[in-house]
Amino acid sequence: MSISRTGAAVAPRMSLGSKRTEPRLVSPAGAVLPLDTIIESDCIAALERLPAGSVDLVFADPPYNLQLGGDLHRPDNSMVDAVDDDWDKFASLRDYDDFTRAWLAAVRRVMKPDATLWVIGSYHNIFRVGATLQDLGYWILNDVVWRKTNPMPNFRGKRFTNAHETLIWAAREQRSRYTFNYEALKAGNDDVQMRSDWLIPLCTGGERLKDGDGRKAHPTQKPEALLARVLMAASRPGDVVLDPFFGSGTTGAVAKKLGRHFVGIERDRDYIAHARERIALASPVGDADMLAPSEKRSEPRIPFASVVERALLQPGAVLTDGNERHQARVRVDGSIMLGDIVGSIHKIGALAQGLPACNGWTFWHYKDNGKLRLIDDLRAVLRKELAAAGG
Amino acid sequence: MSISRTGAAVAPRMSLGSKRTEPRLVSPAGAVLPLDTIIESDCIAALERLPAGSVDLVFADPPYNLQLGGDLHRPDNSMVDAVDDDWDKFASLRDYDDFTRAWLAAVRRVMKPDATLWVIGSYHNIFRVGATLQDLGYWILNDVVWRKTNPMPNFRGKRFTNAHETLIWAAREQRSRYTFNYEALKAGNDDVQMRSDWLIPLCTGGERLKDGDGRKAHPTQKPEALLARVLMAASRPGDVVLDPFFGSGTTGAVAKKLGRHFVGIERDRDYIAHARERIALASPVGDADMLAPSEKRSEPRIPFASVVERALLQPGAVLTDGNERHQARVRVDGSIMLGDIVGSIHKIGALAQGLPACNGWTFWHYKDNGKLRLIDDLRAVLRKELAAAGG
DNA sequence: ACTGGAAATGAATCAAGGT
DNA sequence: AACCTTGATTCATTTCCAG
Repeated sequence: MSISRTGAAVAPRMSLGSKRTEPRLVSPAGAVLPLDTIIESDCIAALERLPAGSVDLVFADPPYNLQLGGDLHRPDNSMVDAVDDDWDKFASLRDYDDFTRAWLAAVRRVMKPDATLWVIGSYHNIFRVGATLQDLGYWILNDVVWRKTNPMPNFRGKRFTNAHETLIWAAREQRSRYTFNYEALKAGNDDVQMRSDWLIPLCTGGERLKDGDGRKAHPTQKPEALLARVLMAASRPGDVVLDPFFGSGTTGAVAKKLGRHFVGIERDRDYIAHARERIALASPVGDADMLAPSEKRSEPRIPFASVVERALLQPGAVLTDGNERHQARVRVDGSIMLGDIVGSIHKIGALAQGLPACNGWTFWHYKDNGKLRLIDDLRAVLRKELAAAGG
Repeated sequence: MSISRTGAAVAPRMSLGSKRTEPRLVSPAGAVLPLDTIIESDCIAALERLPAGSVDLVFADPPYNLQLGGDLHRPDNSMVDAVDDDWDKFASLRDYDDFTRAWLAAVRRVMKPDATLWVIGSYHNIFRVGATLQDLGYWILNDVVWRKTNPMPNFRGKRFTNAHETLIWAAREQRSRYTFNYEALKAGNDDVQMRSDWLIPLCTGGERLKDGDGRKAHPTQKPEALLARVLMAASRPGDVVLDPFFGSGTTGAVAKKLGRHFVGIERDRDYIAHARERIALASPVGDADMLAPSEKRSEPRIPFASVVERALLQPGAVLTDGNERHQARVRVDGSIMLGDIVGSIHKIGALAQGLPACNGWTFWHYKDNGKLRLIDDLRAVLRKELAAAGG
């Protein structure tokens, strides 16, 4: 085992308003870092046994505290297999905050001075996590958005499709000289800087671990592409990556593939068994192999509403088909109106032609200085503008 | 001035660990809501003068420069005298939290029970805002990511390009029955649900307000397309939209264009002057037909018993599912019978399929000249009649 | 073996109205 | 306030199964 640079143990600052006793500041003399190992233990107890200032990178996927109500059914009446595990349940926001403060403080002690931390979460918990880590003296470098290509829809039509999760990237302290592989990321991103919004599919298919009955082995397994992006960005070969909520072991599998060491902490024996097997099967690969396939390039969907929002067409503007036989008017919400019937450009286009379906973008025209132009031309204008941002 | 529905003032919950006195819960008797007006005042002082339960929607773009001490509401100056950088940082975090709690609580008092709040921020402040609003009893509905097509690059190459900002959308309380124009958003988005990640350019070019010297009039002017998306999603024509940090007046300009009322609060006279001029130039969408949010027509409720009463189906008639696997018979009272079990079309439909619920209208069929038809078609017949009668 | 359609599924704070 | 009834609601992708 080699630890290139061990920082002094630094006292975690009192968090604002906290009255709890802080975790022990010194680790047992002679504590060692068990490399490429999963520690079966409660997260905080295990952290307190690890040597101070010993890891280069932390990736943490803590419980989200979802607070789900009753069952949720799809429109076809099938039931959504929700996260109903005990480990995600907390009695109150305050309990969740106490838990968050405890593990973040314990993790911080174990980090080298120049180490960074990644935490992933959703709106249920990420604000509490972010505020707490600021309180503890971490220094936020970026928040990063994992945009899902294939999120679960909102079945009731009561909210926006919850299509992303948030990662916080933070240094141990403001003056940390952290690792950021700027050039490598840029080279793997068509030679432009890597942005803070990442488009990556959910973990499904062969990558998703299954138990004996074909059910998912872990409810919230993260895609390897996500971890690969994280490790490629903020660690170097040979670094030690700590994951205090190891779960199905994605961090360990990707660390092994990319030539990093891992230390995992996990309480659940079933998860550990799956993770061990999975990591044993993983074989080291070149960096480029992991980076390349992650980003999915496809034509972004442009809402017709954006054409109106961006004032390329005014509300009330007249749309016609190529022969000007049908005439509809543009509404502020991006629907159009034919007679007194309101609907999308596609639905109304189909209706006008008496067809079951229609691509409104290539059916409807607008007048530009007396000349008839396809609204698809306006989409092209927006696409060009948006292209740099990726899907 | 018309306020369609005024809710009772509800005491904000004590925030976790807060020792501050809460803002007054009752507004001055006879307080009025000055519609389509900018109030020149400190944010919190102005909010406390507005009537409780009076606005439908709030959009807030709070300051997040922690060094702007003047922008912060300091209830307690006892612990300044900072020497240590860290101490200073924590003192300012605490001040920022106090300020955030104060304005969020004051806003909450002014909201109608079913109103929602939007707050925009970056990683510097959004975690503190999000945690605080949860503490105050707001119920988060979504976090929304504004992806910028043209963000400022990271010049030093030390971080990811900060290419997004985060909006939090929250209801005043968990059980609020808030406005969400689901159908309108879907119609303007190629007939698929609107996601939580929005791709919108920065405010530049002609839209960007300039002062006499050609410099930008406001440092963080938000694009109108962003506000348009927000107002179209979560408000209705005629609603009152409050912006407690009015700035350059984007909220007011878009509200006017989209037929919503606004109330703005702003302290800076220059900003107010720019905003007034800008809003005066904005022209509302004149045609109400272009403005009303698309809806799936909310149709009158028809009891199945009416179908029998009107003899569209005879008592004893046979109903089947689409595959004719299940068979039930119509009873005089509008219930149906499967085997010897009697119940509503919904209950029996669910029972037949072994499902927890079922919409009987779209499950059961009848035979019309040997052809299977949905009983929903019969409902449509009655609805059409009802509409003709002016029902 | 190949193909086309049906079925399954993913961190979800997912109803409204009347009695 | 609690309970019951009615009936509105899904996208991208993979896997399964029938032909």
